[in-house]
Amino acid sequence: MAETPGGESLLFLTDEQLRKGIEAMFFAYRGFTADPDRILGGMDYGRAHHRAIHFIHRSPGTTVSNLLLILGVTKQSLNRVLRTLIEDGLVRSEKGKVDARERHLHLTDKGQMLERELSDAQRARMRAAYRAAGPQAVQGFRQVLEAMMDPEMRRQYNRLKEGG
Amino acid sequence: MAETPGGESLLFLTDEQLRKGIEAMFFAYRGFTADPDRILGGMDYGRAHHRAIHFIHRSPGTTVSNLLLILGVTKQSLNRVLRTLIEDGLVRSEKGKVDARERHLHLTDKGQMLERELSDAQRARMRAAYRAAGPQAVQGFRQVLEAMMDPEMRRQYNRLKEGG
DNA sequence: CTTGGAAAGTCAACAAGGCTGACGTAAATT
DNA sequence: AATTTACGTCAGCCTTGTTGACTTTCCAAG
Repeated sequence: MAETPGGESLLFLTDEQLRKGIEAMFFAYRGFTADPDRILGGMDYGRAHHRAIHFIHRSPGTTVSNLLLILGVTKQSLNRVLRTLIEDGLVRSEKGKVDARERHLHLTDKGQMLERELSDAQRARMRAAYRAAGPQAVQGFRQVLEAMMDPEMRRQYNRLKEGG
Repeated sequence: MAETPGGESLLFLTDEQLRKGIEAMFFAYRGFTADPDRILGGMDYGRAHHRAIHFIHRSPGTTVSNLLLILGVTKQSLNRVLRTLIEDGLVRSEKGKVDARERHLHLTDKGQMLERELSDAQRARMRAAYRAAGPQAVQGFRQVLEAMMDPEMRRQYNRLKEGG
């Protein structure tokens, strides 16, 4: 077993270990999105709507530009999703009072209900995984994921974290 | 800090902690796919081609049905991807000798080269994340991801693992 | 040997959700 | 007054997923 001068194992850096990590990400992400996808399948919405709803819930009053930064899509793509959510009365968009060019986004009661349904399902799976793996594993899980992000995304992630 | 009778922390099971895990998955997956996406952007290929190439590399001689199980898409969807890869000489498809209905898939030399390029990039990121987080964290990372998979996907994942 | 069903492939049509490019409007900034 | 910013929108394209219908090939059981 390979050892560093400091004595830690380096076995975890073999190509084979890295490939397993890659495959674990692939299969786990499928599970991660499976429940919301199933719920949204019945309605006219998809994963893109879920993401918008999630981050509007997370940062009520956020602007369109901010959402664009977080989601990393074009405004045309986001707009298509946002328009249907507003039309269907799940999201409310208000002109900014200090800067009237900005639109501040909030979930309506109806939007809150759907958010709840989606996040209940997703959190149930996450909770089961956390419980099965234990607190120590959860810490490692978050550390590796954070290290895997692009720096700009890590900034966004940490900005969101501050609230919690 | 909430404690169980056994004494372990339960803080990691709060809704807020679960939400952070969800967001970590979202942002990390973006990083995870960013490098291959960038490489494939130049060519006529996309993420679907990458997945096919990855699993054919991983299980040379695998059949179309097996690939369908692993990828979880329809045969029509996979076939479109596979056809272009075969036409372009990245993948070789051979009739089975024991069961001639089956097609056994292999990467050609050209296919190996692209696989190498893609996985080098993806492994480099994974390696950096692993190194930054350390072996203990990596173990936890894999435990949580594995617990997050659907049982059927976990079976597929573990079947792949055996080889390594 | 025949037939039923599995494995693979194909065609057509469609939808979600990305993208680019161009354009318009209102509001803020310089 | 001119420029920039934030947002919305139209049009068109691509990838990648879907369903449904159909064919060919082939194994295996009756």
